[in-house]
Amino acid sequence: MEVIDVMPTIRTTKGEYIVDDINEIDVCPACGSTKLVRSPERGEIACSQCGTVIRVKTIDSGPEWRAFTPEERDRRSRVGPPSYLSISIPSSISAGIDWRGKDAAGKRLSPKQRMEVLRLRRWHKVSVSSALERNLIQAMDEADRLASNLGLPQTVRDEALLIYKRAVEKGLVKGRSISSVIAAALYAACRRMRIPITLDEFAKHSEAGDRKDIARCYRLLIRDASVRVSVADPADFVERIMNLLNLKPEVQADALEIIKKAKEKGLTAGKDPAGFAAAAVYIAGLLHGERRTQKEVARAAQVTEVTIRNRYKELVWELNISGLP
DNA sequence: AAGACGAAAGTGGTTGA
DNA sequence: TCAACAACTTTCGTCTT
Repeated sequence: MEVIDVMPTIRTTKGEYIVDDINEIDVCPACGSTKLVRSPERGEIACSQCGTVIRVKTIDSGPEWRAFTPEERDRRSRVGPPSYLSISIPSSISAGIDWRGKDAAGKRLSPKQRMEVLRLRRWHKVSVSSALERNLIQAMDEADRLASNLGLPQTVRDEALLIYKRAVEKGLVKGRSISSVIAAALYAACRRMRIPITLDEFAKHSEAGDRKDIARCYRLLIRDASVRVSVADPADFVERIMNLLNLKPEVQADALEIIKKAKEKGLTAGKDPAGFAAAAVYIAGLLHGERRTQKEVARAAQVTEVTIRNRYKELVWELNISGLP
């Protein structure tokens, strides 16, 4: 794990810093911005510019959230299928691929949208009475909790909040659990910002816990709240897989090229993007003599070896790829 | 012995009647 | 709501390195 000492903060994982005293922090240790969103009750500060999260070292408040995170983080970093977002990224390549940053996020909130979010967040500080406001505050808390567990940047939470508010206004939340809808809103926000993450990861960490439920709410948001998202792109998954397998940048370029050609041929329609990305990385690896076993790639992409084999066969056949060992 | 391959059966989601 | 369907997973036997 990459640990960089930047007194008085300690960088732990990507986009996260641990500090002794949260009150001493007034600039973001990652980007230097002074636009910090404070959440003292959580012992956490988030940078509204780059999404970096700054936490206090001591664990003494917010029991459910705190008890959950370190354990979960520990578990995920040692055993079981890897969760891309929780793992550290090799320092050699981390500089250029910060998906939490503004470039990878694709787009920023407009000033008007940002004002809206700040206004919503201010409700935390004043006493409120309307059902709508209480609902939104609860949603906000769950969004923050979930986003923290998944390591999602501030911009995604804010976007999700706006999506959620639209859903409430359209009456879509009635009869559904807040946690399912907010999880769906976060997922939609991720998709809009092209952050490659699967619904399963949300299901694992959401209070709702039910993948089906979240998926249903997600479809509802797309259809009835007219949230526009792009189709999941295999290319977005390539980077995640590459990072886990420690492959050379040339391999990534080739994998992306393969995916590009596959898309042009219309091979990707209806297929799991992670499976395609996995096969492309596998093939590109072989072409560069950077062999990784199907098992390794499958693990990194969270698909099975069989799926990789199927995509592999299709790609090699349809794109006439030669030069394989 | 480990990896690759492929067949067969099972699972969960989508679609259309 | 139900059945058909495509994609994916699991499991397992066999071949290859």
